[in-house]
Amino acid sequence: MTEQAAEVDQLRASDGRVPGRRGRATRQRLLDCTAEMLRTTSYRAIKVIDIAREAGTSPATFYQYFADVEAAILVLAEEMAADGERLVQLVREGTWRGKAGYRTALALTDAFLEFWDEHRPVLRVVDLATDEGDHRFRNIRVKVLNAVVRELAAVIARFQEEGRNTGVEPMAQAGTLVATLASVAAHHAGFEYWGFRTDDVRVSVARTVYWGTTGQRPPADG
Amino acid sequence: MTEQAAEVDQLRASDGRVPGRRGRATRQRLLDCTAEMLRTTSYRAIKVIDIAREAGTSPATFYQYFADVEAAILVLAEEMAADGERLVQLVREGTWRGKAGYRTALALTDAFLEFWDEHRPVLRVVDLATDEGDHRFRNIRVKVLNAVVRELAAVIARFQEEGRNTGVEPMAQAGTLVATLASVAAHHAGFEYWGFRTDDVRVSVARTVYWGTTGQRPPADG
DNA sequence: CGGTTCCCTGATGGATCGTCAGGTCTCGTT
DNA sequence: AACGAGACCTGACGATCCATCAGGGAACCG
Repeated sequence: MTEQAAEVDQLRASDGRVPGRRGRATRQRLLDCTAEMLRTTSYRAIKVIDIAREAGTSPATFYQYFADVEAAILVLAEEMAADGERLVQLVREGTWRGKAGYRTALALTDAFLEFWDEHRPVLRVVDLATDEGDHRFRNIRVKVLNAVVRELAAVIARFQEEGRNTGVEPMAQAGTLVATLASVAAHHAGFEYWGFRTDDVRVSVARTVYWGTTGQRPPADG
Repeated sequence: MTEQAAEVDQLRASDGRVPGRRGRATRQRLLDCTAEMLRTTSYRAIKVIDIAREAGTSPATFYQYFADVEAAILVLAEEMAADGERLVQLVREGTWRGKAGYRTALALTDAFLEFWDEHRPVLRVVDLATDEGDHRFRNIRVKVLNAVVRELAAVIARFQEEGRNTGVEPMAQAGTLVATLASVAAHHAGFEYWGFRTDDVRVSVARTVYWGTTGQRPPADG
């Protein structure tokens, strides 16, 4: 199956037809309202009837485009995954040596914080569903994070060739660092609630990423 | 209000009375079944009627002891929080210098992995609810993790008095490390799915914790 | 303007929710 | 052992949501 055919299949309505202009607009409206509901109410409390009402349509229409609420969220999650490409690029295109390397680590930390702030409502559902063993959502999570992990592992492997940062398996090390980035990004609001300053946390994370990637002590002046 | 009075209040049924022997047994049965449902079905799909059926009683009985499903899970979460004390003890009672220090880091990593494996179904709901801004659940999460963070921050501060591991704010640094521990513990199953060996991840985490706490390079031979 | 395809909805049977009033069980008292 | 008095549980109910039809409008084309 071509990629394009797969894309069409995703749009396909429940009765098998491929929606036209009006249909796609309705579908998008439903997606927007789903995102809105996700932002304003708890995941558990979201009802398709609420989404439909918000979109000015009936529940039956919702079911024409999505099998259930999770299917709609899955689409939102895929849009998010596409946006995640920018995280990968930061790792790939940044330099990792010296002070510039530390700046790359800082930039990556900021990018994670920003990414999570932007996609938090979707990400928390992705996390939950992944943890509950839902394959479709796990694949999304992998698509975003695994790409970053691979790229970072490549950087680590290069340092290891030079005899630095030895004693760790590059993928495992990269996975650990990405876990740190993701977890802090997910919970930094909670950190602030405890009285942490986000900037202090940001520095700690960036230093950890720099050290964990290069095996070298971060620049003293931050 | 005394602590005991607060405990009694938690048990109090919806009509204000304090349950006796039979009532407490029923309540416990409902809690057990809630935990079981949490293990076997998705959070979103849990219905009070299912819990009641599983417990061999009627929905009305459930509502006599809990306002809703979340209230029951909250009780499970509090039991979990009590168990979290063992993580704090590991940090407090372990030594953090030299190879023994690295062994403490490894032990802490293992303890987190074990803790998450044991309490995963509850923890994922705590995480979600916390992220959604539910204060009651956030307090639980704080109770478990903040205690570990404080203890670890105290260790970091001691190293800083000796001129080591400078340039970071102890609480922020400890928070970052605990985020790493928690995140890896939460997702190590996913790591394995990608083909990582848990043992490699374990080493990476322990080394990161050791470095982040002491400011020193971990022992070469692991 | 008529026909065809696309899109939407009212209606519906089934399930769950949350809450009573009232029945059943337990246990201490006599 | 019989008897209350609470303690405990449940049947029943109106409200809501689910998920799915068949059929009524809307848009587009010739």
